[in-house]
Amino acid sequence: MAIVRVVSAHTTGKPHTLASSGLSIGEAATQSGVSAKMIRHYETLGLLSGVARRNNGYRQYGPREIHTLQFIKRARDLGFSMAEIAELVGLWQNRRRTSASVKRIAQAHADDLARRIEAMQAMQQTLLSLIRCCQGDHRPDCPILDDLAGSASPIAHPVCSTKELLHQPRP
Amino acid sequence: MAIVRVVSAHTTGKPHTLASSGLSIGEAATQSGVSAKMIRHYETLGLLSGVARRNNGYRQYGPREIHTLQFIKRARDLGFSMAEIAELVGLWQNRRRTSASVKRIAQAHADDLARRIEAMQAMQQTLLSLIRCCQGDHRPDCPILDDLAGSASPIAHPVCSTKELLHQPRP
DNA sequence: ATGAACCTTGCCATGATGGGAAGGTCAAGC
DNA sequence: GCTTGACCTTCCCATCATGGCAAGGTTCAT
Repeated sequence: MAIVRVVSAHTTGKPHTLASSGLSIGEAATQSGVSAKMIRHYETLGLLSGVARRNNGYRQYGPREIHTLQFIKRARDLGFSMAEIAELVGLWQNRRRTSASVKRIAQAHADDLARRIEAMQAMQQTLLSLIRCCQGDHRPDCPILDDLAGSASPIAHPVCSTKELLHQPRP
Repeated sequence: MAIVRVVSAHTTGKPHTLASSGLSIGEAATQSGVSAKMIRHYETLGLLSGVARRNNGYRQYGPREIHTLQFIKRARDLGFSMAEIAELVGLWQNRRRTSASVKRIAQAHADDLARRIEAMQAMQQTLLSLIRCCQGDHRPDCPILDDLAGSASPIAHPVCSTKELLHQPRP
């Protein structure tokens, strides 16, 4: 229940300037699990509105930003695209949202996952069949190559393009 | 058994120049299922050695190249990376290969698929649990957002980075 | 002669992420 | 005071397989 909020400053215990004036990007990174690189990137995507700066130009994060970063992290871990996460963050911060709109996004993503899992399982089945048939010895004869070369009765039918399902993680 | 080899020239039945002097890239594309763009790309990757040209500079493909393209297509459909496919093509054309080396590549890819499928299934399970809990109505209260915000007992533990398993399809 | 349907090369975009360069800032230790 | 090291800043480039588009050449049919 209690959010784990280690107050020690970053890796070392050295607060850079004024003690509790907000977290630096490195500290925000350790506390959110999002890399500094990505925190800056998310800012350009508009996911963190109006990040404060210190006099020296360093970014400065408060509890609110940290929480948003943790939200993004969790959503990424569930495989949502940044576009979807942008929507989700918007809904999260909108008191007049409907749970239906959130559910719709989640369901679409779940459907997408299901489709990709299915496609990958089909590949896997074919592969495992071929691997099972292959002696794996010093001789050149290989049913795997035979299948790829089309010189064997194909074990499975290539249905869907790899690009769609493996390489284009989200539409 | 018989390889489907439609001999009609490309979409229309119009052989461009000399009747049977080899296929143009567009014809090679239709017969292999690989786009012309990708055929050129594979050539730069060194997968098609020494493609002949006509007097006008057009590429010209014989049965050998078409077969290689079909091989590549099939391997892509099984989810192999281009690096793996380069290896496989090399082995295919090497009479002194061992089936063990082919099997090793296939097994590594199968293992990779298994890892990714597992990770995606974990995401899917978490998502489906959350979706099940969400009313999906006009009210703002939403267990999905609660979970993402960390303000609920998390349903699953985010173990592996999305990047590794969803966005970086192959190593 | 014009247009259609091909072909050529070359550049740019995708999506999420990392790597690295070149340079600014700040505190601690000599 | 000066150096060192650990931060921070911005900007550019790379990944991977693929598509899109542009500018221009070729060939053939109307």
